[in-house]
Amino acid sequence: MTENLVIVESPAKAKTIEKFLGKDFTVVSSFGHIRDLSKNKLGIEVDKGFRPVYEVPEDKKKVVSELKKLASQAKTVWIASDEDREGEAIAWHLISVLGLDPESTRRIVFHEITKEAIKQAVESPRQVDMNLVNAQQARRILDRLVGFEISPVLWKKVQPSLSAGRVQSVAVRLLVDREREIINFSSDSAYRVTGTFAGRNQEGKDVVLKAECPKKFSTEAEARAFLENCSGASFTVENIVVRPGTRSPAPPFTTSTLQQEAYRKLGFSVAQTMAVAQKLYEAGKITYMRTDSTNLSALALNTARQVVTDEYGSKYSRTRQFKTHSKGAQEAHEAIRPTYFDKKETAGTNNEKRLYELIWRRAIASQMADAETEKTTITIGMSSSPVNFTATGEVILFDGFLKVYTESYDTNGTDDEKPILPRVNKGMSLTPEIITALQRFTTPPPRYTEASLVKKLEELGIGRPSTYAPIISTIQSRGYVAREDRPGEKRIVTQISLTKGKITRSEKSEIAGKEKSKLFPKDIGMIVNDFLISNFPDILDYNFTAGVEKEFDEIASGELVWEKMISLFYGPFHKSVDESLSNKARMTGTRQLGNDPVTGLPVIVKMSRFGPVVQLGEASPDKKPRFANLKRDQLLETITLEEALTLFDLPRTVGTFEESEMVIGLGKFGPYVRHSGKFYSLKKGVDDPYTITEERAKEIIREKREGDKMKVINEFGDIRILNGRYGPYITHEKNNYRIPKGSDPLKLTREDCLAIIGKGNQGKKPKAARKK
DNA sequence: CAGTGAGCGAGCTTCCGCTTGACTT
Repeated sequence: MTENLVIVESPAKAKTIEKFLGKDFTVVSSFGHIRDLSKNKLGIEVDKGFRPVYEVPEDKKKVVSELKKLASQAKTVWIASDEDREGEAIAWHLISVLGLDPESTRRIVFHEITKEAIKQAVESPRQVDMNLVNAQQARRILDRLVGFEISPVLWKKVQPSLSAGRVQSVAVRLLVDREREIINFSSDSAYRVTGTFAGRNQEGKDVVLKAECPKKFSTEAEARAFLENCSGASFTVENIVVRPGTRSPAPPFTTSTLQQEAYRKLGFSVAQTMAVAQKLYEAGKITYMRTDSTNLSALALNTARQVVTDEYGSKYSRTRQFKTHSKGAQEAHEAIRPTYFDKKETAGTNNEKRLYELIWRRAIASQMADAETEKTTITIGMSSSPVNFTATGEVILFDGFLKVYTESYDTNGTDDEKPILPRVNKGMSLTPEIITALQRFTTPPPRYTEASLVKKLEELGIGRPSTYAPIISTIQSRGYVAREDRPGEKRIVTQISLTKGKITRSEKSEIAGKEKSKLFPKDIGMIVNDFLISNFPDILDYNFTAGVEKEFDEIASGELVWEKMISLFYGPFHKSVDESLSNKARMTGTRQLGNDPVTGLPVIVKMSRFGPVVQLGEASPDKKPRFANLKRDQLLETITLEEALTLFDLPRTVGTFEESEMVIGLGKFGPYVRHSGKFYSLKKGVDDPYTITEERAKEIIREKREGDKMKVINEFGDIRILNGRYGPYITHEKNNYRIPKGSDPLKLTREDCLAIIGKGNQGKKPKAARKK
């Protein structure tokens, strides 16, 4: 019989705590929530004061029955779920599901997993805080009402299987709003003037100085006039300002900042970051990875100080505690940090190593001294104009935390690197070697990446560390948004240069609008977004969550009764649901683009059952209109008549090959060439079906034939050895068999194959039988 | 492997937040 049973949320945590508590304590895990509103029904009795109907989900029944057994055998049950709203609710559900006595069950909390903190927690047990539990219930019920009442409206008015929710719908709105800003953005250009100056300083040394003119010239003529003015002018160093500065390290990682930096520095998606972090956590290498706190335990601060001092010297050490300032933070955990600071590296996969090192560096740097810098600004005056040139440079006098870690930022192509400036003197005269005016276009606001969307959501207090990755995945799996690349477009910029008194003009080309792994809203996301904004403006408001969070806090502190809060919300909300069902027609995003100049038929774009289409002509009983799908990078909202009409260019004949026509088409699996009854896929990213040439089409057919030839390694009648995607394999009577490691597929005989087939069958059958 | 695009109606979809495996490939 167990004396004491301690229940925590995570099994990895249970393992660690058990070590600290000793023999009299058994520590087990609930694996998060053990009970929830019923899965397929609303699970709320609205007319009975919003009474929630809870169920133990199928995949939690085993855990629950084990916990029940253990709890019945224990003398005292301690519930050590997290110290936040959700943790308190877990504690309450545990007491109720396991049939525990609320009086004698001990609720304990610890903020950090250290012996001291755990001992302290055990010494000060309390009871479950029902106000906090009610705040969680209100949160849960509100989310269920919003999600389960609005989603069915979308099924009726837009498309089946869509979804809406307090969090996901606002996330989509952020992307749609941003996309429209980009659509409506009109790029402007101005000329930015830079110069390279030479001179000799007091020490007699020749120096070269690059400087920029703070004034921008809006037209080419103005820029040219300025350069003409520069020609023949004399330049002198007018002023030198040296300003000391400091830079401080960023706080240790939270879930959100870890996702951002892992994306920027390692190129991880948010899901990938969480999966790798989970592995590190389970192996006991890092603290818990779903946290909104930048707090470090006293123990962590001490060991970090030790490591910094040992590794870099005491001059580099500075112990800091960071305040968490993110909205709605509940701080049930520590910041993300290495469990043992003295381990700079870790074993594991390459990605585990890289993420661990990032976490180590960030946490260690947070306990290091400020960097000391010296910023120098040199002003260069010219005789013929009041306009100046300035050169700024930065020298790092003491690197401090920069020795281990520099935070990255989302930049929009502008590099702000500060060079080290040469020594110059006030009054020194300078000769311009070259002065250049380069046309610079303004750029639209940037599209979100997965990580920058998480950052924005966190700023708005929307979503929790445990849900950032799932939110990003949900809005993509619903088809609202997609992570895509864009090649960008070439544009011509003008450059005028002044060298040796002569002005030359040249044109350069640059790529604008190139995107890599950005989140793009899709048509269905925009349609749903517009529908929701017009029908449920309050819920789509960026501040909706912040508002209800305030009310949840009031419930938690006992100032507000949860049923009252929900009831006040539900009245007008449910009315909007009814109105949206009765009043509004289906949303299809239809746009009339005009008429086809050839046939005179109307051209419209709209959302069809299978995605966005362009339609040529009206549907009538005797005539079906023509349809074509929009391309991946086109939007219903922005496509033009001309662009839409070219979509009807497929299928088209590009020429003949071996006396048969080659037809380019767009099928279920992408663009193809059809030739004497066979299909040949075009190469993704290489071939454009609208412009592909006859020659290239022939090449694709030949390549495919060549590849097919390579496919067959050997043939023994009904047994064939083929080259597949995963390497060579044997095929026989529609079954495929792996070739054992170490054997050369070229040398296999028919007998060898038969042997493999015999073995393969035995190994396969039980596997196939398991499948239902 | 190589497109669908209508309408009817049954039965399904759906939220957010806390946790990991159990499944394929």
